Amino acid sequence: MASLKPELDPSERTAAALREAGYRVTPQRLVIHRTMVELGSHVGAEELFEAVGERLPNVSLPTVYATLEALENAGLVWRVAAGRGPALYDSRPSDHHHLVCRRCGAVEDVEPNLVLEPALASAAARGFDAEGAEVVVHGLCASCAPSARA
Amino acid sequence: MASLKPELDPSERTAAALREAGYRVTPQRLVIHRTMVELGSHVGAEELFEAVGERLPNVSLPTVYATLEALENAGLVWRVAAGRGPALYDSRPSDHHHLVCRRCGAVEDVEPNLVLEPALASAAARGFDAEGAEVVVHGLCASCAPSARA
DNA sequence: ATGACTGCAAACTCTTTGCACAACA
DNA sequence: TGTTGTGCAAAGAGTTTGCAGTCAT
Repeated sequence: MASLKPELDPSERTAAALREAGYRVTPQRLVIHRTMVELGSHVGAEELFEAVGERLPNVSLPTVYATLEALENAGLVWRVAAGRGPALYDSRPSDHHHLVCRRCGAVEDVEPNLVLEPALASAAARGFDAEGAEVVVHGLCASCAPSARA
Repeated sequence: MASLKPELDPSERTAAALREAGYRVTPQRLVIHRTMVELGSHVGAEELFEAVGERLPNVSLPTVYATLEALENAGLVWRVAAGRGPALYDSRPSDHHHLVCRRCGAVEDVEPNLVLEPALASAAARGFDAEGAEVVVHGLCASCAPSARA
C-alpha cells in the first residue's frame, strides 16, 4: 500500500535536487551520488572514482570532481572541513561533527550533541548564507598521538 | 616595577613553547611566528612568506611550511579547517569560530558563543587527543551568494 | 661537536582547464 | 536543436622532499 507521505525513489530524489539547482540529470551524476551514499562518510575523489568505475566504466576523474561540485551546489553533499590530504565529501544529510587528525588527516564522526543555532544566527547577521554547521575537533587521532613529536 | 605575574617577552614565549616541544629556536621561527601574530587570523603560507621576506630576506617557502608545522606542533598556531584553496593558519590562542565560504574559501571569524565541551568529551572517550574545537559554518559568503548557481 | 635547521631545486599530489564529441531537455 | 555535460590530455596550484651547507645547543 502506498503511504500517505510517498517516499521517492532515491534516484528520483537525487534527480529532483539536481534539477532544482539548474543541473541536468545524467547517469554519471546519479551513479556517483548513489555510490557516495553507499560508501558512507568521508569519501575522497580518487576513492569515489574507483568505486564508480566498477559500475559505470569510462567515467573520468574530472567528471567526478565536476559532479561533486554539482552535488554540493544541489545540497546533496558536503565538503568536510578536513585540511590535510585530499578533500573529503560527506553525503550524510543529518548534522554530525568531526574529529580531524592534524597529522594524518583522518576524520571520524561524532554524534550531534551540541546546539549550533547561535552560530548560524551569527552567520546570518553578517550576510553569510549559512547552509549548515559542524564542530571540528582538532587534535591527534589514536594512531598518531603516540608517535607525535609534541 | 616588575609585576607580580611577570609577563614574558612575546619572543620569549614563542621560544619557550618551541623548546618545550623539542624544537630548536631559530631567528626564522621567531620572525615567522611574530609575523603571523601581526598579520592576524587566516594567514596562508604564500602570504606569510612574502611578509616575512620583508624582515628576514632569503627565508624560503619550504622553511615557512616547515615552521608552520613546528609552530602547530608547539601549539602556537592552528590550521583552520577551510577546505578550499591554500591552507590557512590562525595564531589566535582564544577559541573562536569560522564561517567558511564553499565557493571562494574565504574565512570569517565569529564570536565564541557556544559551549563545545561535550564535543571534546566525546573525542576523549574515543581515544582522540583533542587540542581544541571550533564550529565551522558552511555556506556562501556575501560576495559569492548572489552569483551562485544554486 | 653533532644533530637539527635552512635554502635551493625539483618532484609530487591533488585539482582544474581546454577542447571536441555526446546527450539531456 | 541548442546548451550542458563528458572524456581525454595537459596544465596548474599548493605542498613536500632530497641534499649540501649552516647554525643552535
